[in-house]
Amino acid sequence: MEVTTADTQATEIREAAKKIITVPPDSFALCPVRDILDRIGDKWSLLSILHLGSTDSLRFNELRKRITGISQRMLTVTLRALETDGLVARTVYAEVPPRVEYALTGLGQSLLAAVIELGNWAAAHAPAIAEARERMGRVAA
Amino acid sequence: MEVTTADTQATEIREAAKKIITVPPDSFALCPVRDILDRIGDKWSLLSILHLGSTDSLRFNELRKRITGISQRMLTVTLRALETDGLVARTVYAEVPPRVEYALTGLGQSLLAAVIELGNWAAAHAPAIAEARERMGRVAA
DNA sequence: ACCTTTGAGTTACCAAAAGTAACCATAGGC
DNA sequence: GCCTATGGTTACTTTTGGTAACTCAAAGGT
Repeated sequence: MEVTTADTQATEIREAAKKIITVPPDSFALCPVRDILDRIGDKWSLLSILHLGSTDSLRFNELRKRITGISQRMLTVTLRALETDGLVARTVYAEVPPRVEYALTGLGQSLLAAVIELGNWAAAHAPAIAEARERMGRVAA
Repeated sequence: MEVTTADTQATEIREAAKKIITVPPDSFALCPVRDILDRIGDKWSLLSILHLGSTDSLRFNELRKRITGISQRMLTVTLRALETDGLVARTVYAEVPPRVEYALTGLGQSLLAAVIELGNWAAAHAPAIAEARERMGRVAA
């Protein structure tokens, strides 16, 4: 990695960050990024998107089993929110017992790519974070 | 865009998602992605990272002004968490009144790129989401 | 001398969100 | 006629987030 390239990249990244957090003053509401992060920026949404992205579609209880630790209520709430935002499609089959399938929409798929980046980062830097936590833990103790 | 390329990409993305959510069974704890998303996957953390990423460093109150709507308490809590995870560096200058500067660490910078992707996605798809919400709003009402 | 201001927090208190657990509808099988 | 399975909902509790008041320590005004 040449230094100049790295520097240029760093500046670009900073500019990108600036652009995102800049509120368009003529916008009727607050900046869309802020609004959207409010909605999808929570662990259950991100995890749901990742799990739905890893297959074609999943039934409610199957998804619940896969997202370890999520409660039934939180799963319904999360899926409903994702549905109203157009990220997840909910298909009900009129059978008994009922069968409901959830899948990412096109919009959801496009988000998936970004979430995967986040996931990859987490996987890659988990050791560094664990180390930082331990360092800090010592200080706090 | 050729169809085959798109298809290949879609498959790759799915595989990537699968990899991320897969818990290494020999891992002592739960999957790192799960754990890390728990921490950084909330709106205040993501917004803090974006704002800190847009400059060299920011003082506490300056950051507070920029992250519209965050409370003093939540900002301290969020920054502390980011600090213990090694994403943010906190520098205290022994002055009166006190001066405290926050900046992304190298680790934080590396996360910034992924968060920006998320932000870009939000900016790009805000209209689509708004439309979806309206469609759903009608149904619910 | 005393009061105010300033920055970066705490602390105490209250509202909102998330977690827990029990309940529901329906049909098929035993 | 009772139990199971599925995909929820409802009532209740606990945890989290938001609001507002207080703190510390020095400088500056009066």
